Amino acid sequence: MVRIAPRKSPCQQRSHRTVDAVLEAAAQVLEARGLSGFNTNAVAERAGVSIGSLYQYFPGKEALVAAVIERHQQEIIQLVRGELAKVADRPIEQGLRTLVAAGVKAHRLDPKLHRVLAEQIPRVGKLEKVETFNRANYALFRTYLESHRKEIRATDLELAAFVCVTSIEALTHTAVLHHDVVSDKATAALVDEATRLVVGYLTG
Amino acid sequence: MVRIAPRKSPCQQRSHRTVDAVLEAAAQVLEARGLSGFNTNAVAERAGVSIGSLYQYFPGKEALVAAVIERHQQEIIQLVRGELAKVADRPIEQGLRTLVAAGVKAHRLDPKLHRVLAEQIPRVGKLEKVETFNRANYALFRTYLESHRKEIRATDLELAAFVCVTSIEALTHTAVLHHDVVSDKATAALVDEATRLVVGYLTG
Amino acid sequence: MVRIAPRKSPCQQRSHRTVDAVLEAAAQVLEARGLSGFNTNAVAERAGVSIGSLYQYFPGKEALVAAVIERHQQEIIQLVRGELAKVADRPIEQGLRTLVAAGVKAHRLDPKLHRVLAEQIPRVGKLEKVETFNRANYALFRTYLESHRKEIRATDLELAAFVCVTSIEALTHTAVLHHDVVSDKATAALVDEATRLVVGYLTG
Amino acid sequence: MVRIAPRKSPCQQRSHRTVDAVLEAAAQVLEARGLSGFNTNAVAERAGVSIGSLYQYFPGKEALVAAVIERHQQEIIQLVRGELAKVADRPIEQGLRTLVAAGVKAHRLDPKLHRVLAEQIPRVGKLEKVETFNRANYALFRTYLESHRKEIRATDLELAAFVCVTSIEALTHTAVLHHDVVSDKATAALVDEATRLVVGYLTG
DNA sequence: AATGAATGAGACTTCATTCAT
DNA sequence: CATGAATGAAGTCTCATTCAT
Repeated sequence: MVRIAPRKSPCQQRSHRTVDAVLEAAAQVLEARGLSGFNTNAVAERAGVSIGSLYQYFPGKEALVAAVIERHQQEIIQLVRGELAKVADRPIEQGLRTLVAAGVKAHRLDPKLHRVLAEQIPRVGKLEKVETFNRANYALFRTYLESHRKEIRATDLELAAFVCVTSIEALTHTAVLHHDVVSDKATAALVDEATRLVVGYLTG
Repeated sequence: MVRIAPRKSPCQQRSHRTVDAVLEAAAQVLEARGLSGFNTNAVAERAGVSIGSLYQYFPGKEALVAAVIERHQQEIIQLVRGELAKVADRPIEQGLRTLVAAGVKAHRLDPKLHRVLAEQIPRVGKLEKVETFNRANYALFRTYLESHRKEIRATDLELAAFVCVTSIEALTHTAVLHHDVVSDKATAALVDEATRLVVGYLTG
Repeated sequence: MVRIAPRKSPCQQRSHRTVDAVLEAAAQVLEARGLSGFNTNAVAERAGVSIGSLYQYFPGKEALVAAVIERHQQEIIQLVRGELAKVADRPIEQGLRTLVAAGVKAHRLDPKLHRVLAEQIPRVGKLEKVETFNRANYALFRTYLESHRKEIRATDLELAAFVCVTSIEALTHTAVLHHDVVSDKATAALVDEATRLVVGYLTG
Repeated sequence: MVRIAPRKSPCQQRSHRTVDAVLEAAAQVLEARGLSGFNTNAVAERAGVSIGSLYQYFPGKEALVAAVIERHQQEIIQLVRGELAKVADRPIEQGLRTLVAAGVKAHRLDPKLHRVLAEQIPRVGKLEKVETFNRANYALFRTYLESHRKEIRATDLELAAFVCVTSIEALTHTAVLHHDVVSDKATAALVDEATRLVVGYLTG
């Protein structure tokens, strides 16, 4: 069995630095070489730490990947939650626009890493974190919809949330990571379209 | 550098059988063990072929994966093209509905394999086939839209095609592979929603 | 789980040589460095074979040790069986003397290896071969006793066999391996004593 | 070179506690995981002591094992010496019976540990303690025999002692550790047989 | 004295690929 | 063409030991 839980928590200053360095190095290696090129030796080397130290805090390769995912997802969740809070009481169109924009921002936090995590991490087996994360994201949106039920025509909120989250995620992901949408103008156009897509769907 | 093009074309019957067996075995191993468990020895063994023979027809592991992708994509393209042809002259709503349904069918051709290909194959590097494929799919849809331009309000067909293809793909993929949408009823609901999403977007 | 069964049987000439070389090297390394110094790299190197080849025929370190044990035990069983056959019909005293002498011979087939196998191989877990072997040896003797029941006073043959086999094994083992009984004279004395011990016990 | 002698003698109370804890933990780890699973980190952890402290008192892994052996052997020697003292002046048959019974008791002091020590500790190299121990045991018996010379027919006491000690040790060891002789009845039968074996040998 | 973070040699094993038969 | 034995680079992980704090 492959363990994923961290091995031990650092309780000295020094080790905190080690853990951080390893985690940062892991993210970099993942970005630079993808999952198939990801290996503990490379991580340890880039972290400037002995391979032994790495294993003192992470029981194996998978745990390392899991920790990187965890860290990245926390950042995204924070971001989305923050944006959503700002527009909780505004009309739904503005809320959706904000949400779409947040999706774009999230994909730009660390685009390369995001891409690797999104595309190369098996969503089955030990690394179901990705799933869990999506569910968190999804719940967030579901709650938002419920508090705006009056503005919506759809009856099955469950289904509606699924359609919207999946579409927004796919659009922002593909646009940012595959089509390199970077210019402000192109971004604005994308946000417009995506917003129109879901607003029409929910209210039309 | 890693070569991806098939090494030589089989010109005898026997060779054909070998190539087919290897390809089929490769798909099975990919399904059963994922990309990380995919290895040439296992493929050769399952194909009932010596590892040497495998290398006669495929210059390496990546070429094998590429060939599996190629084969799977051809099947999908065939399917989508066929469905699309049936509704070329019908009103756009019916066309879109058919397209969405085709997306569901495509994901059901070989769900496990599809999932592995979609989730575990790096879309960068040598294996950009996945990209190429998406583009083919996208071009097909773009052409369809052009021939129905009058029914559409959108002006930027490029953008519209991107939004529709990306959304439909994401919805059908997630529904079929992650949420195990199998019942006829659930499938119908999904198709309804997705159709409504894009029809509203294009015509609303 | 640790596998012990050989991985595959060689079916070409070349590979037979490889397997033999590996096995022989394994025995030598075991002799020279003991179980704790026994490692697959050393075995491969001494065998003049790549580490990969070793793993083609043995699934791991333990399987290698098991194979060495197996080989050594076969030799011993052959020897004891042969000696016993010669004296099947003779009076028990002569039989026992022969058996004791066979024990000495067995320990001299390859004393260093025997010592390592006897002293350093855990008798629990995967490597229970040693146990199994002892049982084989024991059964052989038990049968012998039964066919000479009339000459024996003991009623519980089970118990008697246990006492004799255990004592003879311990005496010859300790004498040959720990006390370096090498001279013919010392050996003869030992055989005399051990014979006297068990004969007295069985018939006295 | 590997040192085996304890590094320094604890001269404070606290140190004593540490040493004891480490020693006890070492024995437990040895029991639980065998020699191959025995490692200093595990010992330190189980002892609730830092690895650094362990190395303050023991120069290395081997020293630890040696100390465990030492402790266990002292217990056994005490036991045997005590039993022997009780029957110093009794007829030899009773003395031998007591000795055999003492052997059984010795193997039951801590059967698992005894088994590991007996079976997995190389009797060569640094850890010759086992040898030394046997010699102590043997000397004890030799002395006993000399003081009962009149009751014995054997002329070579050296040889006779070897035969008896080796046989008794082997019988009690195998019975207790391999055949799980635990019931009082079975134990009595074993003691009877072993006593008969050596009494017959020495006096017959 | 005690701590425990850090080290890194070394062991095990896999698998892509070659090449003699 | 087919075979499959052989190769060895590369990766995972453990654990005895040191040393700064």
